[in-house]
Amino acid sequence: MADKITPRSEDYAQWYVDVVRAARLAEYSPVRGSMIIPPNGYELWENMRDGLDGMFKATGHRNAYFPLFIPQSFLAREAAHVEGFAKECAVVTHHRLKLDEDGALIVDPESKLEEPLIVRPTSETIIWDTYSKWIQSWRDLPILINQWANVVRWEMRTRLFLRTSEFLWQEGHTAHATEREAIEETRTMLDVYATFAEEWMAMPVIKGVKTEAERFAGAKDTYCIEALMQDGKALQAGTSHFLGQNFARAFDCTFQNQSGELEHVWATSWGVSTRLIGALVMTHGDDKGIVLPPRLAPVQVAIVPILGKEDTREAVLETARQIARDLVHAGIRVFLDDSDQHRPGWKFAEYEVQGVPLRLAIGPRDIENGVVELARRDTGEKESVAMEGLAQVISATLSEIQRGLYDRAKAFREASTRTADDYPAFQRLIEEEGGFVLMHWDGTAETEERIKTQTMATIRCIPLPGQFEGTDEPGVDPVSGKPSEGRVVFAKSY
RNA sequence: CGGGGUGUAGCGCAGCCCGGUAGCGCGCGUCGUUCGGGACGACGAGGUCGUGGGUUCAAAUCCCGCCACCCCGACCA
Repeated sequence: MADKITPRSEDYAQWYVDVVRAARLAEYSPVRGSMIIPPNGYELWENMRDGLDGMFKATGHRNAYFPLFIPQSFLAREAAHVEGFAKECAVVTHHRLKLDEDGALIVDPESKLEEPLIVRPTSETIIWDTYSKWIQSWRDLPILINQWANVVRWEMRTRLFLRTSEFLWQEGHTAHATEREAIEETRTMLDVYATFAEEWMAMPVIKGVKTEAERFAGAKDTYCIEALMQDGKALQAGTSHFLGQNFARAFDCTFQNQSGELEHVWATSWGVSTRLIGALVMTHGDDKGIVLPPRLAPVQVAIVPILGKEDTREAVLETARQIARDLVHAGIRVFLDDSDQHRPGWKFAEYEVQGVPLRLAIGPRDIENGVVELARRDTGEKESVAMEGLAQVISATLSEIQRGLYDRAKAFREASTRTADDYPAFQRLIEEEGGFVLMHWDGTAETEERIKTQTMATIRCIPLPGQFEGTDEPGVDPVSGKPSEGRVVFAKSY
């Protein structure tokens, strides 16, 4: 564990890893590219999960579970899907080990599976195989199912939370009778993600559509939310796919409509993952550690009693316990650190690294004055607050921090979003400033590819109307000189 | 898969060029003093130096092979 955090200015990538590990959100596992998520990280994920799950249920979805193993042949059914995922699959080929003559443990060649099994990289195939059995009539539709699961994608390069070979996520898979209803579902879930990102994570996002090159393998349209990290690189925070009838065709999933005709089912899928934890860290973190938005923080207030001399200890502890009880009654997530292991200064630093929104210190001096010291993680401000009515002050401050973090991140994003009218200016902005760059694009994959090769920047999304002032007005693509329907969002990305 | 780097105590590292009893910081254990911004003292535990071979009286150190991991690209939630 790092005891000091590398300043972000020196090397953001290193800062990120240091801060994730120092806050004990994750550590490296013995297996390449996968991570162990200790309680600090997992409790954060649980809070995210609860928030999202509530929103899924509120939009009519139910949870279910499908198998980890997918027969290889399933993956092959949808052409684009295979192409997208074939290169990054963990494959199970045997079901038994044995000891060889030298006593070494080896894979038993006798136990070879007839058909290899893929560890799911995503579950469209197994789910659509199932749906084809569940659906006969229009009366069976829609099916609105979500699953919380782990998936494996054997990425070439990995990074804690942002791209691990195994990750936790939710994947929604819905089946609809009409194209229109499926598209509506796709958009609804995109809105759910955007709302979650902004209202829970305090992370502003751009809603948009992916270009063909960036589209999900097997999708007709991929909608996404894109966030901007503090080093000026973009991060895809969530996606919602309109799958058309692609998977229904591949898995022969039809229903009889009200006129008695057979039709293929319309599909969507959507997901967010533990990547959101990485997004949270990179959006709000500073040189002291991570900064958690109160709405998601597993601990919202850390109470540090300052025990002082022998004769004051009991009084301080008793007061601290009483405050903790009051705050819990007020619905605030509190941790009273009454451990003898460390001195107050150590605890202060520790809760700052961990991003706890508020720290409450109470010592003999405070008790005499009927106050406590309240310190904000986001601004670093400290103030004395009367014990009388403390819970209300804390609740209000937590809300203020939640809002403040969002405003700060939004201001950063706005300051980092620039417009380019010609290609040299675009190149300079991408190279020197980073951030989002809005520029006209002719809509062709050739131009997109050319820009990517020359600048490393990709089209993060074609923003939905209303995301930016004037981006949907037509113009000219400065790279190709061809007409453009509107500006799109370019950035270097994770 | 290309380019770079690193493997030495739980973690972070020095030692390697120039071979000769394996070290530092943090952490850990015991005791004491401490406790309002990462405490201090004393004593202590902990290492087949990634791995296989070679050179040598002698290898963490020199030579060859292998493996693993990290970073920068291509691929991606």
